[in-house]
Amino acid sequence: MNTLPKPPLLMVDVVLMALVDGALHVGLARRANPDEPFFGAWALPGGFVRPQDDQSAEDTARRVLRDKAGVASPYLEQLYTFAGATRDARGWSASIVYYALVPAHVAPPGSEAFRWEPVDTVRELPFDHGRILATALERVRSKTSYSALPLYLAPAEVTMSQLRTIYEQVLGGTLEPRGFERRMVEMDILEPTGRLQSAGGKPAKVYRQVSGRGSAQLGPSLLPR
Amino acid sequence: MNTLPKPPLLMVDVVLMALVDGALHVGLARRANPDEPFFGAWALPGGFVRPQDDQSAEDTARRVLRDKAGVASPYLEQLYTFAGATRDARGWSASIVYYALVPAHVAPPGSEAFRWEPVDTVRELPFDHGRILATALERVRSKTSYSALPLYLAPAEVTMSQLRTIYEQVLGGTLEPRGFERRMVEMDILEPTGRLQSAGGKPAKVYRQVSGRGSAQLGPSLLPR
DNA sequence: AAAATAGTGTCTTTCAGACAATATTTA
DNA sequence: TAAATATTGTCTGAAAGACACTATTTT
Repeated sequence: MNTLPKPPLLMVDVVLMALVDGALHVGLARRANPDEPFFGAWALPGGFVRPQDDQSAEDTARRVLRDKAGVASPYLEQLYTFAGATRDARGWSASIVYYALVPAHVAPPGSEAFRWEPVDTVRELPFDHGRILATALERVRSKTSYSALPLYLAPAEVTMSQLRTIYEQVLGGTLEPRGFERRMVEMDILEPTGRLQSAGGKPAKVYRQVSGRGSAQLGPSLLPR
Repeated sequence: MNTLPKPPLLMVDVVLMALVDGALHVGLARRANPDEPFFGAWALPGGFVRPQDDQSAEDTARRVLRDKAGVASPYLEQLYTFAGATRDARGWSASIVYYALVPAHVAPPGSEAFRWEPVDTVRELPFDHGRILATALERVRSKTSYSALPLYLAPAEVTMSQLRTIYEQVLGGTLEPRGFERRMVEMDILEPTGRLQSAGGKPAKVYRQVSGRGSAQLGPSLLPR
């Protein structure tokens, strides 16, 4: 008898990140299908591409986020595609992985099916999700070091020191207030609201995000300026 | 009657680049299968993942390069995955795209089935290969501006001005000899052979590539140094 | 007034760009 | 010797880092 060659599996997984209680967390979904591997375990939210429902892989990512995390319209960017014969016991598989950032006030609460875990103390994850998370962290930290990416983790209005704290949480270190302010101004991503906001000392200027500038960045360095 | 839902197609395409006659070229393969779209047209070399033959997507990329371009062991890096319902007339498809760099002396000659085309004057390509090529160029130029990536386009031994010319060809512009030399030294990717090599004027120092350092890079700029 | 927090001034060092000057070949 | 090519010296301005100082609030 002749076994039919199985086609490779095609899925999308999403590394969803937000600042919860001020620290960077990743969103995990409980695997809910008894017929699939790791039933009941906490894993990155993911799902198979549905050619009928999804026009693109990004559509799949948005559907997964909506269904498994209850998140509506996050910042979404393709990270990498993890593929091979051994990463999923069901056979050859490819997972197109996206990462997503949402501001704290939009982060959904935990539930039976969804929870937030601090990125630095996540326990063992199923499949190759540990490696995927590490890759996502690397990317987010790298982009944070030369762009305005962390704005997607921030509310629409922030003070300089709030934003600096967000950068520090993502990077894991402290930043010079003076230099930080200079670079933010240089990237042209914030405009003053004119209002002030106090947090127990001198009130801070409140800035509004200039819309859609979260990926503004500083120029590279080898090219002549 | 009930149409069976077709699974999505999974393929790998490769943007192969080399310096031919000193200018950056991309390798194109003639589409050889009469049963497939764009039969006879010149396109990026690609092929379906073969779960039986390939352990990983990178394996598929290497197989494609070997079979369609006759290239053995190039620098290979995943670029992006292009996926969606409309990019291939046969149905929902995902192409995991890699880009590859080879030094000029390893670049295979043209044939009935393979040819080199200058990256800036490539005619219309089938599928979304035009967009894929543009994305690859963007990535290579971006990495070139802060890393030693172009070493993979160079022979094992080079002079400073040869290497500078390579960078200039990739970036499309001229670079200051002084600053260029400083940055190369800083990246610690070359060691002197002690030999000299003349090209009609003062002989240049010949350097040897420090193995496996083609992706050495300068640090980012937002982080404290 | 003291503590807390925010924001600014500015000195110093480092780095990038520019380009002149020097060096060593071939024609 | 002139032309070609390579390499180095160094001046200048801009940017980054460090940090002290000023400002404005709450307690």
